[in-house]
Amino acid sequence: MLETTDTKTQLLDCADDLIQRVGVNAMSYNDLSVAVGIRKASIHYHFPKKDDLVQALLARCSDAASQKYKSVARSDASVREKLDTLVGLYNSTLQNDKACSISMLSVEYQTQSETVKQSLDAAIKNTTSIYEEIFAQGKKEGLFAKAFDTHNAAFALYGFLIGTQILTRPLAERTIFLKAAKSYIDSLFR
Amino acid sequence: MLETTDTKTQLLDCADDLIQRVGVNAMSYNDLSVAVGIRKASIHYHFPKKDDLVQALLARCSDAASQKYKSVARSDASVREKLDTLVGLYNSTLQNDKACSISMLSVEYQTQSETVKQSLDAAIKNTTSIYEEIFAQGKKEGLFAKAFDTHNAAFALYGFLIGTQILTRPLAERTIFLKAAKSYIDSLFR
DNA sequence: TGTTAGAAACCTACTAGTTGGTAGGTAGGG
DNA sequence: CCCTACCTACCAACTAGTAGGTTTCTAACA
Repeated sequence: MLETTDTKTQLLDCADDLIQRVGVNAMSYNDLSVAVGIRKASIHYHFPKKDDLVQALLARCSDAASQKYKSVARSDASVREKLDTLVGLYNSTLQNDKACSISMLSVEYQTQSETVKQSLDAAIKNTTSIYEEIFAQGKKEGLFAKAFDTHNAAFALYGFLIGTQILTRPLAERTIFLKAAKSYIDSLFR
Repeated sequence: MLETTDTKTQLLDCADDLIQRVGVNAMSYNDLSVAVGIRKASIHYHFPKKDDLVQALLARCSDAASQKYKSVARSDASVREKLDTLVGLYNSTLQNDKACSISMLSVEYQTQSETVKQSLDAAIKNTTSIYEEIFAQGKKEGLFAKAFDTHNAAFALYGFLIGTQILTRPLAERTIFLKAAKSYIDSLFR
Protein backbone atom coordinates (compact mmCIF):
# COMPACT_ATOMS: atom_id res chain seq x y z
CA MET A 1 0.00 0.00 0.00
CA LEU A 2 2.91 2.32 -0.69
CA GLU A 3 1.64 3.42 -4.09
CA THR A 4 2.76 6.89 -5.08
CA THR A 5 -0.59 7.95 -6.44
CA ASP A 6 -3.59 5.83 -7.25
CA THR A 7 -4.36 5.35 -10.94
CA LYS A 8 -7.75 7.03 -10.88
CA THR A 9 -6.18 10.20 -9.50
CA GLN A 10 -3.37 10.01 -12.03
CA LEU A 11 -5.92 9.74 -14.81
CA LEU A 12 -7.78 12.78 -13.54
CA ASP A 13 -4.53 14.69 -13.15
CA CYS A 14 -3.41 13.96 -16.69
CA ALA A 15 -6.85 14.55 -18.16
CA ASP A 16 -7.03 17.88 -16.39
CA ASP A 17 -3.61 18.84 -17.70
CA LEU A 18 -4.55 17.87 -21.26
CA ILE A 19 -7.86 19.69 -21.15
CA GLN A 20 -6.21 22.84 -19.86
CA ARG A 21 -3.83 22.71 -22.81
CA VAL A 22 -5.85 21.46 -25.80
CA GLY A 23 -9.46 21.18 -24.67
CA VAL A 24 -11.82 18.24 -24.09
CA ASN A 25 -12.48 17.44 -27.71
CA ALA A 26 -8.80 17.28 -28.58
CA MET A 27 -8.05 14.98 -25.64
CA SER A 28 -8.48 11.28 -26.40
CA TYR A 29 -8.36 8.14 -24.28
CA ASN A 30 -5.29 7.25 -26.31
CA ASP A 31 -3.48 10.45 -25.31
CA LEU A 32 -4.39 9.70 -21.73
CA SER A 33 -3.15 6.12 -21.90
CA VAL A 34 0.24 7.31 -23.12
CA ALA A 35 0.45 10.01 -20.46
CA VAL A 36 -0.44 7.70 -17.60
CA GLY A 37 1.32 4.60 -18.91
CA ILE A 38 -1.68 2.34 -18.93
CA ARG A 39 -3.48 0.62 -21.81
CA LYS A 40 -6.29 2.58 -23.40
CA ALA A 41 -8.91 -0.05 -22.55
CA SER A 42 -7.92 0.03 -18.89
CA ILE A 43 -9.08 3.62 -18.61
CA HIS A 44 -12.60 2.38 -19.29
CA TYR A 45 -12.34 0.32 -16.10
CA HIS A 46 -12.06 3.53 -14.09
CA PHE A 47 -14.23 5.72 -16.31
CA PRO A 48 -16.54 3.60 -18.50
CA LYS A 49 -17.54 6.53 -20.73
CA LYS A 50 -15.58 9.66 -21.54
CA ASP A 51 -18.45 11.62 -20.09
CA ASP A 52 -17.85 9.92 -16.73
CA LEU A 53 -14.27 11.13 -16.86
CA VAL A 54 -15.31 14.68 -17.66
CA GLN A 55 -17.94 14.68 -14.92
CA ALA A 56 -15.49 13.42 -12.31
CA LEU A 57 -12.89 15.89 -13.47
CA LEU A 58 -15.28 18.81 -13.40
CA ALA A 59 -16.51 17.90 -9.93
CA ARG A 60 -12.98 17.61 -8.63
CA CYS A 61 -11.61 20.78 -10.19
CA SER A 62 -14.73 22.66 -9.21
CA ASP A 63 -14.24 21.67 -5.58
CA ALA A 64 -10.53 22.40 -5.66
CA ALA A 65 -11.07 25.81 -7.22
CA SER A 66 -13.86 26.61 -4.82
CA GLN A 67 -11.64 25.80 -1.86
CA LYS A 68 -8.68 27.71 -3.25
CA TYR A 69 -10.73 30.81 -4.05
CA LYS A 70 -12.45 30.70 -0.67
CA SER A 71 -9.15 30.61 1.15
CA VAL A 72 -8.15 33.73 -0.77
CA ALA A 73 -11.46 35.55 -0.32
CA ARG A 74 -11.71 34.75 3.40
CA SER A 75 -8.13 35.47 4.39
CA ASP A 76 -7.30 38.52 6.46
CA ALA A 77 -5.56 40.22 3.55
CA SER A 78 -6.69 43.51 2.05
CA VAL A 79 -9.08 43.60 -0.89
CA ARG A 80 -6.30 44.74 -3.17
CA GLU A 81 -4.08 41.89 -2.00
CA LYS A 82 -6.85 39.36 -2.51
CA LEU A 83 -7.46 40.51 -6.06
CA ASP A 84 -3.75 40.45 -6.79
CA THR A 85 -3.50 36.90 -5.44
CA LEU A 86 -6.33 35.85 -7.72
CA VAL A 87 -4.53 37.39 -10.67
CA GLY A 88 -1.38 35.54 -9.62
CA LEU A 89 -3.22 32.21 -9.68
CA TYR A 90 -4.46 32.74 -13.23
CA ASN A 91 -1.06 34.02 -14.29
CA SER A 92 0.78 30.92 -13.11
CA THR A 93 -1.49 28.53 -15.05
CA LEU A 94 -1.09 30.80 -18.05
CA GLN A 95 2.70 30.71 -17.84
CA ASN A 96 2.46 26.91 -17.95
CA ASP A 97 0.68 27.14 -21.32
CA LYS A 98 -2.59 26.25 -19.69
CA ALA A 99 -5.97 27.87 -19.18
CA CYS A 100 -8.58 27.41 -16.47
CA SER A 101 -10.38 24.05 -16.93
CA ILE A 102 -13.80 25.58 -16.42
CA SER A 103 -13.29 28.12 -19.16
CA MET A 104 -11.94 25.44 -21.49
CA LEU A 105 -15.04 23.35 -20.83
CA SER A 106 -17.28 26.40 -21.19
CA VAL A 107 -15.98 26.99 -24.68
CA GLU A 108 -16.79 23.40 -25.65
CA TYR A 109 -20.04 23.64 -23.73
CA GLN A 110 -22.31 22.78 -26.65
CA THR A 111 -20.60 19.44 -27.27
CA GLN A 112 -21.02 18.24 -23.68
CA SER A 113 -23.66 16.08 -22.01
CA GLU A 114 -26.58 17.55 -20.11
CA THR A 115 -25.01 16.58 -16.78
CA VAL A 116 -21.74 18.31 -17.58
CA LYS A 117 -23.62 21.37 -18.80
CA GLN A 118 -25.45 21.66 -15.49
CA SER A 119 -22.26 21.17 -13.49
CA LEU A 120 -20.58 23.88 -15.52
CA ASP A 121 -23.43 26.27 -14.87
CA ALA A 122 -23.14 25.55 -11.15
CA ALA A 123 -19.36 25.87 -11.13
CA ILE A 124 -19.46 29.28 -12.79
CA LYS A 125 -22.11 30.55 -10.39
CA ASN A 126 -20.16 29.20 -7.45
CA THR A 127 -16.92 30.88 -8.42
CA THR A 128 -18.73 34.12 -9.11
CA SER A 129 -20.30 34.09 -5.66
CA ILE A 130 -16.91 33.60 -4.02
CA TYR A 131 -15.39 36.48 -5.94
CA GLU A 132 -18.41 38.48 -4.88
CA GLU A 133 -17.34 38.17 -1.26
CA ILE A 134 -14.22 40.16 -2.07
CA PHE A 135 -16.21 42.91 -3.74
CA ALA A 136 -18.66 42.97 -0.84
CA GLN A 137 -15.76 43.58 1.51
CA GLY A 138 -14.38 46.33 -0.70
CA LYS A 139 -17.76 47.94 -0.95
CA LYS A 140 -18.21 47.86 2.82
CA GLU A 141 -14.80 49.40 3.28
CA GLY A 142 -15.65 52.07 0.73
CA LEU A 143 -12.64 51.28 -1.44
CA PHE A 144 -14.23 51.44 -4.86
CA ALA A 145 -14.65 54.38 -7.17
CA LYS A 146 -18.15 53.45 -8.29
CA ALA A 147 -21.13 52.02 -6.43
CA PHE A 148 -21.46 48.90 -8.55
CA ASP A 149 -23.47 45.77 -7.86
CA THR A 150 -21.08 43.25 -6.31
CA HIS A 151 -22.47 40.31 -8.28
CA ASN A 152 -21.99 42.04 -11.62
CA ALA A 153 -18.52 43.18 -10.61
CA ALA A 154 -17.57 39.64 -9.55
CA PHE A 155 -18.78 38.15 -12.81
CA ALA A 156 -16.97 40.86 -14.72
CA LEU A 157 -13.72 40.07 -12.93
CA TYR A 158 -14.15 36.35 -13.55
CA GLY A 159 -14.78 36.93 -17.25
CA PHE A 160 -11.86 39.32 -17.45
CA LEU A 161 -9.48 36.80 -15.90
CA ILE A 162 -10.35 33.85 -18.13
CA GLY A 163 -10.67 36.07 -21.20
CA THR A 164 -7.28 37.70 -20.94
CA GLN A 165 -5.82 34.30 -20.10
CA ILE A 166 -7.22 32.86 -23.34
CA LEU A 167 -6.11 35.85 -25.41
CA THR A 168 -2.62 35.91 -23.94
CA ARG A 169 -1.81 32.25 -24.61
CA PRO A 170 -1.34 32.72 -28.39
CA LEU A 171 0.94 35.70 -27.82
CA ALA A 172 4.69 35.42 -27.40
CA GLU A 173 4.72 38.39 -25.08
CA ARG A 174 2.95 37.06 -22.00
CA THR A 175 3.64 39.91 -19.61
CA ILE A 176 0.59 41.62 -21.10
CA PHE A 177 -1.62 39.53 -18.82
CA LEU A 178 -0.30 41.04 -15.62
CA LYS A 179 -0.23 44.52 -17.12
CA ALA A 180 -3.84 44.27 -18.27
CA ALA A 181 -4.85 42.90 -14.88
CA LYS A 182 -3.20 45.80 -13.11
CA SER A 183 -4.96 48.20 -15.45
CA TYR A 184 -8.29 46.51 -14.79
CA ILE A 185 -7.98 46.34 -11.02
CA ASP A 186 -6.60 49.86 -10.72
CA SER A 187 -9.69 51.20 -12.40
CA LEU A 188 -11.91 49.65 -9.74
CA PHE A 189 -10.45 51.57 -6.83
CA ARG A 190 -11.12 55.16 -5.94
CA MET B 1 -25.10 33.64 -63.45
CA LEU B 2 -27.88 34.29 -60.94
CA GLU B 3 -26.40 32.19 -58.14
CA THR B 4 -27.44 33.28 -54.67
CA THR B 5 -24.05 32.80 -53.02
CA ASP B 6 -21.01 30.99 -54.33
CA THR B 7 -20.19 27.67 -52.67
CA LYS B 8 -16.84 28.70 -51.29
CA THR B 9 -18.46 31.57 -49.43
CA GLN B 10 -21.25 29.32 -48.19
CA LEU B 11 -18.66 26.88 -46.87
CA LEU B 12 -16.86 29.63 -45.02
CA ASP B 13 -20.14 30.97 -43.66
CA CYS B 14 -21.22 27.59 -42.33
CA ALA B 15 -17.78 26.72 -41.00
CA ASP B 16 -17.67 30.04 -39.20
CA ASP B 17 -21.08 29.42 -37.69
CA LEU B 18 -20.10 25.93 -36.53
CA ILE B 19 -16.81 27.08 -35.07
CA GLN B 20 -18.52 29.86 -33.15
CA ARG B 21 -20.88 27.28 -31.65
CA VAL B 22 -18.82 24.15 -31.03
CA GLY B 23 -15.20 24.99 -31.87
CA VAL B 24 -12.81 23.89 -34.63
CA ASN B 25 -12.10 20.42 -33.30
CA ALA B 26 -15.77 19.55 -32.96
CA MET B 27 -16.51 20.72 -36.50
CA SER B 28 -16.02 18.06 -39.20
CA TYR B 29 -16.14 18.13 -42.99
CA ASN B 30 -19.18 15.88 -42.64
CA ASP B 31 -21.03 18.45 -40.53
CA LEU B 32 -20.13 21.06 -43.10
CA SER B 33 -21.34 18.93 -46.01
CA VAL B 34 -24.73 18.51 -44.35
CA ALA B 35 -25.01 22.21 -43.57
CA VAL B 36 -24.10 23.35 -47.09
CA GLY B 37 -25.83 20.52 -48.96
CA ILE B 38 -22.78 19.32 -50.81
CA ARG B 39 -20.95 15.98 -50.64
CA LYS B 40 -18.15 15.76 -48.12
CA ALA B 41 -15.49 15.08 -50.76
CA SER B 42 -16.49 18.17 -52.71
CA ILE B 43 -15.39 20.38 -49.86
CA HIS B 44 -11.85 19.18 -50.52
CA TYR B 45 -12.11 20.70 -53.98
CA HIS B 46 -12.46 24.15 -52.41
CA PHE B 47 -10.30 23.53 -49.35
CA PRO B 48 -7.93 20.58 -49.89
CA LYS B 49 -6.94 20.34 -46.22
CA LYS B 50 -8.93 21.34 -43.18
CA ASP B 51 -6.11 23.66 -42.32
CA ASP B 52 -6.71 25.53 -45.59
CA LEU B 53 -10.31 26.05 -44.52
CA VAL B 54 -9.31 27.35 -41.12
CA GLN B 55 -6.71 29.66 -42.61
CA ALA B 56 -9.17 31.13 -45.11
CA LEU B 57 -11.79 31.47 -42.43
CA LEU B 58 -9.44 33.17 -40.01
CA ALA B 59 -8.22 35.58 -42.68
CA ARG B 60 -11.77 36.46 -43.67
CA CYS B 61 -13.16 36.91 -40.18
CA SER B 62 -10.06 38.79 -39.13
CA ASP B 63 -10.57 41.26 -41.96
CA ALA B 64 -14.30 41.55 -41.32
CA ALA B 65 -13.80 42.13 -37.61
CA SER B 66 -11.03 44.61 -38.25
CA GLN B 67 -13.25 46.61 -40.58
CA LYS B 68 -16.23 46.46 -38.23
CA TYR B 69 -14.23 47.53 -35.21
CA LYS B 70 -12.52 50.30 -37.14
CA SER B 71 -15.84 51.72 -38.24
CA VAL B 72 -16.87 51.82 -34.60
CA ALA B 73 -13.60 53.25 -33.32
CA ARG B 74 -13.37 55.90 -36.03
CA SER B 75 -16.96 57.07 -36.01
CA ASP B 76 -17.87 60.48 -34.62
CA ALA B 77 -19.61 58.97 -31.60
CA SER B 78 -18.51 59.57 -28.03
CA VAL B 79 -16.10 57.20 -26.31
CA ARG B 80 -18.88 55.89 -24.11
CA GLU B 81 -21.08 55.24 -27.16
CA LYS B 82 -18.24 53.47 -28.94
CA LEU B 83 -17.63 51.15 -26.02
CA ASP B 84 -21.34 50.45 -25.70
CA THR B 85 -21.54 49.62 -29.41
CA LEU B 86 -18.68 47.17 -29.00
CA VAL B 87 -20.48 45.54 -26.09
CA GLY B 88 -23.61 45.34 -28.24
CA LEU B 89 -21.73 43.49 -30.96
CA TYR B 90 -20.46 40.85 -28.57
CA ASN B 91 -23.87 40.61 -26.93
CA SER B 92 -25.67 39.85 -30.17
CA THR B 93 -23.37 36.96 -31.09
CA LEU B 94 -23.76 35.69 -27.54
CA GLN B 95 -27.55 35.76 -27.75
CA ASN B 96 -27.25 33.57 -30.87
CA ASP B 97 -25.46 30.90 -28.79
CA LYS B 98 -22.18 31.82 -30.41
CA ALA B 99 -18.84 33.20 -29.33
CA CYS B 100 -16.23 35.25 -31.18
CA SER B 101 -14.39 33.03 -33.71
CA ILE B 102 -11.00 34.35 -32.70
CA SER B 103 -11.52 33.45 -29.07
CA MET B 104 -12.82 30.00 -30.04
CA LEU B 105 -9.70 29.45 -32.12
CA SER B 106 -7.49 30.86 -29.37
CA VAL B 107 -8.77 28.24 -26.96
CA GLU B 108 -7.90 25.49 -29.43
CA TYR B 109 -4.65 27.28 -30.23
CA GLN B 110 -2.36 24.39 -29.33
CA THR B 111 -4.02 22.02 -31.80
CA GLN B 112 -3.61 24.35 -34.76
CA SER B 113 -0.96 24.60 -37.46
CA GLU B 114 1.93 27.02 -37.28
CA THR B 115 0.34 29.25 -39.93
CA VAL B 116 -2.94 29.49 -38.06
CA LYS B 117 -1.09 30.18 -34.83
CA GLN B 118 0.71 33.12 -36.40
CA SER B 119 -2.49 34.49 -37.93
CA LEU B 120 -4.19 34.27 -34.56
CA ASP B 121 -1.39 36.16 -32.92
CA ALA B 122 -1.68 38.85 -35.57
CA ALA B 123 -5.47 39.01 -35.33
CA ILE B 124 -5.40 39.51 -31.58
CA LYS B 125 -2.78 42.23 -31.83
CA ASN B 126 -4.74 43.93 -34.59
CA THR B 127 -8.01 44.00 -32.67
CA THR B 128 -6.22 45.24 -29.58
CA SER B 129 -4.68 48.11 -31.50
CA ILE B 130 -8.08 49.17 -32.85
CA TYR B 131 -9.62 49.15 -29.38
CA GLU B 132 -6.64 51.16 -28.27
CA GLU B 133 -7.75 54.00 -30.54
CA ILE B 134 -10.89 54.37 -28.46
CA PHE B 135 -8.92 54.52 -25.23
CA ALA B 136 -6.51 57.01 -26.76
CA GLN B 137 -9.45 59.26 -27.59
CA GLY B 138 -10.87 58.91 -24.09
CA LYS B 139 -7.50 59.65 -22.57
CA LYS B 140 -7.07 62.76 -24.71
CA GLU B 141 -10.52 63.96 -23.72
CA GLY B 142 -9.70 63.32 -20.06
CA LEU B 143 -12.69 61.05 -19.58
CA PHE B 144 -11.09 58.32 -17.53
CA ALA B 145 -10.70 58.04 -13.80
CA LYS B 146 -7.21 56.59 -13.94
CA ALA B 147 -4.18 57.38 -16.07
CA PHE B 148 -3.77 53.90 -17.54
CA ASP B 149 -1.72 52.78 -20.50
CA THR B 150 -4.06 52.64 -23.49
CA HIS B 151 -2.61 49.40 -24.83
CA ASN B 152 -3.08 47.56 -21.54
CA ALA B 153 -6.57 48.97 -21.19
CA ALA B 154 -7.48 47.89 -24.72
CA PHE B 155 -6.24 44.37 -24.14
CA ALA B 156 -8.09 44.26 -20.84
CA LEU B 157 -11.32 45.27 -22.56
CA TYR B 158 -10.80 42.69 -25.30
CA GLY B 159 -10.17 39.95 -22.75
CA PHE B 160 -13.12 41.06 -20.69
CA LEU B 161 -15.48 40.92 -23.67
CA ILE B 162 -14.54 37.44 -24.89
CA GLY B 163 -14.22 36.12 -21.34
CA THR B 164 -17.65 37.20 -20.14
CA GLN B 165 -19.06 35.99 -23.45
CA ILE B 166 -17.62 32.51 -22.85
CA LEU B 167 -18.75 32.43 -19.24
CA THR B 168 -22.26 33.63 -20.00
CA ARG B 169 -23.02 31.04 -22.68
CA PRO B 170 -23.47 28.14 -20.23
CA LEU B 171 -25.79 30.23 -18.07
CA ALA B 172 -29.52 30.37 -18.57
CA GLU B 173 -29.63 33.96 -17.38
CA ARG B 174 -27.88 35.81 -20.16
CA THR B 175 -28.62 39.37 -19.12
CA ILE B 176 -25.58 39.12 -16.86
CA PHE B 177 -23.35 39.88 -19.84
CA LEU B 178 -24.72 43.37 -20.35
CA LYS B 179 -24.83 44.03 -16.62
CA ALA B 180 -21.21 42.99 -16.15
CA ALA B 181 -20.20 45.10 -19.15
CA LYS B 182 -21.94 48.13 -17.75
CA SER B 183 -20.26 47.57 -14.41
CA TYR B 184 -16.84 47.36 -16.05
CA ILE B 185 -17.21 50.31 -18.37
CA ASP B 186 -18.69 52.49 -15.65
CA SER B 187 -15.60 51.92 -13.57
CA LEU B 188 -13.38 53.27 -16.32
CA PHE B 189 -14.89 56.74 -16.37
CA ARG B 190 -14.26 59.44 -13.87
C1' DT C 1 -23.90 28.22 -86.02
C1' DG C 2 -22.49 23.84 -84.46
C1' DT C 3 -18.60 21.30 -82.69
C1' DT C 4 -15.39 20.61 -79.60
C1' DA C 5 -11.65 21.30 -75.97
C1' DG C 6 -11.20 22.17 -71.51
C1' DA C 7 -11.78 23.47 -67.06
C1' DA C 8 -14.72 24.23 -63.07
C1' DA C 9 -17.58 22.03 -59.79
C1' DC C 10 -19.41 18.53 -58.40
C1' DC C 11 -20.10 13.28 -57.73
C1' DT C 12 -19.33 8.02 -56.06
C1' DA C 13 -16.35 5.08 -53.94
C1' DC C 14 -12.68 4.32 -51.50
C1' DT C 15 -8.54 4.43 -47.95
C1' DA C 16 -5.89 4.61 -43.65
C1' DG C 17 -5.99 6.15 -39.25
C1' DT C 18 -8.39 7.43 -34.97
C1' DT C 19 -12.24 7.65 -32.01
C1' DG C 20 -14.91 5.81 -27.93
C1' DG C 21 -16.23 1.53 -26.38
C1' DT C 22 -16.66 -3.83 -25.59
C1' DA C 23 -15.50 -8.83 -24.70
C1' DG C 24 -13.13 -11.66 -22.41
C1' DG C 25 -8.86 -13.29 -20.40
C1' DT C 26 -5.17 -12.96 -16.55
C1' DA C 27 -2.03 -11.80 -12.65
C1' DG C 28 -1.88 -10.97 -7.96
C1' DG C 29 -3.32 -9.74 -3.32
C1' DG C 30 -6.66 -10.34 0.92
C1' DC D 1 -11.67 -17.98 -4.22
C1' DC D 2 -12.84 -13.95 -5.81
C1' DC D 3 -12.25 -9.20 -6.63
C1' DT D 4 -9.43 -5.45 -8.21
C1' DA D 5 -6.87 -3.77 -11.78
C1' DC D 6 -5.03 -4.46 -15.43
C1' DC D 7 -4.25 -6.78 -20.20
C1' DT D 8 -4.94 -8.28 -25.52
C1' DA D 9 -7.84 -8.19 -29.15
C1' DC D 10 -11.43 -6.66 -31.05
C1' DC D 11 -15.52 -3.48 -33.15
C1' DA D 12 -18.37 0.06 -35.41
C1' DA D 13 -18.37 4.70 -36.34
C1' DC D 14 -16.15 8.53 -37.73
C1' DT D 15 -12.04 11.37 -39.13
C1' DA D 16 -9.47 13.81 -42.96
C1' DG D 17 -8.09 12.89 -47.32
C1' DT D 18 -7.62 10.59 -52.32
C1' DA D 19 -8.76 8.62 -56.99
C1' DG D 20 -11.14 8.98 -60.61
C1' DG D 21 -15.57 9.55 -63.13
C1' DT D 22 -19.54 12.80 -64.67
C1' DT D 23 -21.91 16.99 -65.60
C1' DT D 24 -22.05 21.54 -67.19
C1' DC D 25 -20.64 25.98 -68.46
C1' DT D 26 -17.53 28.61 -71.32
C1' DA D 27 -14.58 29.87 -74.87
C1' DA D 28 -12.35 28.95 -79.26
C1' DC D 29 -12.73 27.91 -83.81
C1' DA D 30 -13.87 26.10 -88.55
